[in-house]
Amino acid sequence: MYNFRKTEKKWQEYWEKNDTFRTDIYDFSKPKYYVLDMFPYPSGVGLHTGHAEGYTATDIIARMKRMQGYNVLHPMGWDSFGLPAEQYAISTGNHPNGFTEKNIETFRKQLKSLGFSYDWSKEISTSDPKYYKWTQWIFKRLYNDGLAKYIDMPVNWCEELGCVLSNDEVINGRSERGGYPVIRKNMKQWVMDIPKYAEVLLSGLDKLDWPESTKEIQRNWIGKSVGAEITFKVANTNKEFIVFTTRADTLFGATYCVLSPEHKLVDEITTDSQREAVDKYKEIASTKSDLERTELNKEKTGCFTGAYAINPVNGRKIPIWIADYVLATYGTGAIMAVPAHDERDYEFASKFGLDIIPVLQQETGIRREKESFKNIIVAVIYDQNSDKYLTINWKDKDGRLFVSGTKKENETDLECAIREIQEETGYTNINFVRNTFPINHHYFAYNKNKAYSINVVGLLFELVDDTKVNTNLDEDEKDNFKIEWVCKEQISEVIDELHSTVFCNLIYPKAYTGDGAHINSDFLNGLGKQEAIDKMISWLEDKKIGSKKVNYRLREWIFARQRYWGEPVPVVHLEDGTIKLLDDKDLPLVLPVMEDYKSRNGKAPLDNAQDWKNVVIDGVKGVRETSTMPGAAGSSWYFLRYIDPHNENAIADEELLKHWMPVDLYIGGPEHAVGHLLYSRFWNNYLYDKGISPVKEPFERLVHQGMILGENGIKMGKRYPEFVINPTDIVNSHGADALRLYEMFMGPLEADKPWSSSGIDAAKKFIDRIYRIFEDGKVLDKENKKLEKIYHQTIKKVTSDYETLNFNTAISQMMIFVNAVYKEGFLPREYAFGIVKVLSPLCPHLGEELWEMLGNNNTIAYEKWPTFDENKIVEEEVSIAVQVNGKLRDTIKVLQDADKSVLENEALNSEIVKKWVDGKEIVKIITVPNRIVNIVVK
RNA sequence: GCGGGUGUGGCGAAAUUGGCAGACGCACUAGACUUAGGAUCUAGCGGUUUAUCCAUGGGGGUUCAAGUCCCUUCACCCGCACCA
Repeated sequence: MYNFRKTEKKWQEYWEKNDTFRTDIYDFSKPKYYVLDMFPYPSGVGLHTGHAEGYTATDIIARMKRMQGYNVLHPMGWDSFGLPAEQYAISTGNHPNGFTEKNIETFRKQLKSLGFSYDWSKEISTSDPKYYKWTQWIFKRLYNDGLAKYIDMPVNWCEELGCVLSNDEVINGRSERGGYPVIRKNMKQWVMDIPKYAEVLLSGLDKLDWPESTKEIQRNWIGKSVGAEITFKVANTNKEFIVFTTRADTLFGATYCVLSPEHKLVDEITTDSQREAVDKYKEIASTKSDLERTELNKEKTGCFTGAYAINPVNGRKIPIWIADYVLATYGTGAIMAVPAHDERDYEFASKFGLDIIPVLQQETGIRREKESFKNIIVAVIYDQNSDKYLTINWKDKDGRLFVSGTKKENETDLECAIREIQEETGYTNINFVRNTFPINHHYFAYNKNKAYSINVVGLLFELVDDTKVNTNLDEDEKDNFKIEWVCKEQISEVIDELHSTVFCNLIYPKAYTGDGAHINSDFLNGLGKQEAIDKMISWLEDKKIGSKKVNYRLREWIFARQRYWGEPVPVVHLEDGTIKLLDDKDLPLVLPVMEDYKSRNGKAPLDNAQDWKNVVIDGVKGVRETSTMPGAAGSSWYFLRYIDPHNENAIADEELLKHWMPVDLYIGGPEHAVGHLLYSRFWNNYLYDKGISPVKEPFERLVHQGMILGENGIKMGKRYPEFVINPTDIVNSHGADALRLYEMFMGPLEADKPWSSSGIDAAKKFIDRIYRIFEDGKVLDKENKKLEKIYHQTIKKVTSDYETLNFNTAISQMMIFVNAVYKEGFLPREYAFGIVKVLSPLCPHLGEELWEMLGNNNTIAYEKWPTFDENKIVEEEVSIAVQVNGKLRDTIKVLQDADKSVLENEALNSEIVKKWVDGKEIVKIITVPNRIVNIVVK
């Protein structure tokens, strides 16, 4: 009987005593492999099942790579600074100092109990002064290079946390941690100018072996958009402002401009008569929290400034409004509004009665050569009483159309529509409601054998009453022609693409954002969207009133928290208003120990550390920066420090960095897609530019482990505490190897999977089942040809499945092998060696134990990975599926690589197949060697 | 609304990339060994009217052949969300 408690303890002690997993980082003789976990923040609740999953995956790879002859770096450490650690300390009434140390001990113990092969001599902790000395050191470089800046800016302020948050820490207007409301507030802040690296961070993604979804999230977060900046003059003044637009081609359709309420120009241009209204609007906008802004974004609001701008392309005077749908923080904080072709502008213009001028025509139908031109109207009449629309049912066309007709010379759309309605239906008492933008429709009239390009406007009328005059139809037309009022659902019977498009545009009026040919646009008329954009931008550049411009959604990274538990910023604000960086020799600037470390009224706790914060430098009085760095600071470069964690003269030795970077495999949760993973790329790219990091991208291959859900299929957590699984409990009840095995067997690593208590039982049983083979003396010095093929298959599949992280299928292959051993009754010693080796990364304690039982007295950790013989895998005889008309009817056994003709003969000789083919004509036979024969009969 | 993903037995899942759907495991059923079985071993196990036919969320298509490719539709999950 396998005693997992005794065995696991025995080998953990052995590894510890023998320093089995210490990596000699200076040994360059072997190829390197750097496999990294996202380090945990030591929260106090201890390790959870999700940690165990990701850490097991990397551990398997680390152990396999060692056996394959790599020099493996597999370190672990602690993300011990930051909000989560501090919040947890506060909520449990502990001081982060000491408390953190205690939690780390718990984590370390737990990780060791799972048998992970970390090199603990490389352990680091972001809250250790010896570590954050270098975080501060990097900060100084960033400051000197203008990337760390101290500026006045609107920030995400969370009253409850008493703290500024970065954009990725705010979810739907609430704090990521705790879910407290977040408002906008202007504050002097430390920020990182990450937008300077936007392009590098964007283009760097392409080459990475990362999940496509994560790359896409980063691309969206960076949010590159290519457009133009255009200068608008304010009428009757010498003032001007710049707008950003991606649709420079629609400039002729710009009928008003909008400034964000916070725009500098607002106060200067507002007229006296509008002053009061504008001030009031600004007031309301500024007190709105982000939450209110997003929750109340249903209806657009705004206010006219009284001032006008000049549209530079046509000199038209257009009103300037302010509205909070224009964000101060994106682009230039000002837009030109083109309501005809932008949905937001359309909504705004409709609400406030502003002009809407179409400058781009929707096209329907297929363009042909030699088209004739016509102007057409399509008129839809709505009867409110019956809630129905007027259609004409054409017998010869077999379907419904609306009233339509060709415009006469000098006739307006409206006149034409009224005339046509009267002529075709007789109705006279109708009210005009609205019309569509013009549509360009192409069609071919088969009766006339002629192609048309028609300019169509749709008009909607409401029926007042059914007063009628005589229609003006020919006799034969009358027979063919039936007026029918139909409800909305029946409109689908309208047969013509054009008529249904017109109807849709009339009933659901909205901006047209698609492509088409420009109209009302002077030198752009006739051009498509992209051509027109290019032409307009060069026109603007010629006239020096605009230029091509790329904008990014990525904002500055707010790099300060009004909290205690973080890296102090190595900066002194001198009395004379200047900022002084500490000397390198004065680093680390150590966080003072404070009894009362809680923040109050938005004041940083360090504000109260009088002795610490007040300093005199070269005779000038000064105050230290009292906000601390955000949690993501220390984690943005830790992967570099692991390589040389005790170096006191540098982040890490240059040669070592060159040898060990980049990280070959990085595993962690998908929740860090835009936070940690983007900031790390930013800092590492920066350090690359400084010649410190040898590579631009720190993480070559990234994989996210999925979430382990409760047995109820719901995320483990406070809501259902009865479904929370604690890995330590499982280690005690089933053993670390069983936990590792089960978590890897549950399903694909990246998928979310529910826990199953019978599943973990099964994992333990499988371990016992393997052990029994060895315990019962079933390992014999004897050949067994029947196991040969399956053995080699197993080595091959497990090796490649480990490599691709498909642990679940690797395990099922090992189960198949074990089942075969039971069937055979014994296991040849030669195969036992191999199978124990491939098992050992997954279940390392069992692996060591069995290795010892096989008569070895050294660790299995560095034994040579077993090889397989491809020749022994190929089957001599393969079973081939025989299908008749694509349906499986029989399988036949033939020699591997048998000829097509052999296959076909065998297939046709099958009694079962004969029955299906009998009496029918064989049309053809498709044969794929080693796979399938398909007989097609008629 | 936009972007990404998922959907296969009672359950967790496989499927060499277009070639025998359901490997492996759980649960379940039967048998063996047992004083006993929540241990172990052996066998069975998608449904069905069982020499048949139906089955990979639904509908349609391409193909000799579709879980896999194309079109369409539904459901759930995860991002982003007035980004001009």
